[in-house]
Amino acid sequence: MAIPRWLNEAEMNAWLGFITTTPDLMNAIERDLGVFGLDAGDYQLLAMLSEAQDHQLKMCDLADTLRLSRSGLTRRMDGVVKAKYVERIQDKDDRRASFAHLTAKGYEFLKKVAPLHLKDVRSRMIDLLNESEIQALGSAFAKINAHLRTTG
Amino acid sequence: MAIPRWLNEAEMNAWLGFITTTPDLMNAIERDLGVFGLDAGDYQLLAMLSEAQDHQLKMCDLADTLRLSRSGLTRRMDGVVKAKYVERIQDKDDRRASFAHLTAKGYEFLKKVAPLHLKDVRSRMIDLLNESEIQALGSAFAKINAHLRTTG
DNA sequence: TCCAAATAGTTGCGCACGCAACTACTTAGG
DNA sequence: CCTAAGTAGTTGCGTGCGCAACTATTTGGA
Repeated sequence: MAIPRWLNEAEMNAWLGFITTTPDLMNAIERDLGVFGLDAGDYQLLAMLSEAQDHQLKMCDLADTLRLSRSGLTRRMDGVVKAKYVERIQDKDDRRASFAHLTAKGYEFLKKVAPLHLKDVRSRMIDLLNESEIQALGSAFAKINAHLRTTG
Repeated sequence: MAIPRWLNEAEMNAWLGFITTTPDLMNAIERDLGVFGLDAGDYQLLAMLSEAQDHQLKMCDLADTLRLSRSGLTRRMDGVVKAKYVERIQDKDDRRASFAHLTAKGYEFLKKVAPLHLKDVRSRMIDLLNESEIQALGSAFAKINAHLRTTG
């Protein structure tokens, strides 16, 4: 096991910037959403459903896209179901399964919140960056993600 | 409140890549560290102390750099103190304050683990990227961080 | 000098999460 | 068929975290 090369200055900036700034950025965006009584997890859940066919997704698929465990999704659903933003619907074909379905109330709510959330994402990240940085972030995370898919 | 511009394709790639890949990447690196009985928080704590003057930092400064609340740091300290990697030292000048001090055992342990952690960071992120992507990540997070410092 | 305000650290509490175990149902192989 | 293995979702439990409240100490005016 050879000692790997240490990080040079640019690599260190990239790595340290990433791990120190990411939590701060996420917390800031989470606080922005808090005004509407939502946290980032709730928002992501509603956003995923709004983009899905018929505004609904199988629970297991939703859990995967949200990077949540099955139990984590069950509990998170409890919150948005209680708020009447989402309802659970039994799958007619597979009685084990159920769908998370965005209600009309949930959709109206999301249509109100989404532009404000987008504004926060722009002001806190996207609009601060030039075109080549945007491009580089996209390709960098695509590469990292692809590597994670092959190695676990 | 005008509706802000929606994200174009490159912006969407950057944003979605960031929010979906980051948790997966962090989880993977966390699993890598788990082999040594450490989680990412413990590692960061030891790493910060190893780079500090006299291998020690005031608790409140350490909490800030680790992005932890005071109570969060208190609890995290409990773990590494029990493992004898860190010890609490009373500040002689300010009897409210105390230092977290990396023990010899903790330093030896970190010297063993750091190269392996670095190898994981390289293979999961840094070595996947070309020079301009590294550069862009560094400058992008520096800009985001600077903006967070001014706006909160 | 003295007391109010600020600061360092800890503790009680609640929340979100993952893991493991469980129930209920579906699917595959004999 | 019928049973074993697999899959969907929920629940119990433990963990790590932040917030608020608390103690102890320091600091900054009147």
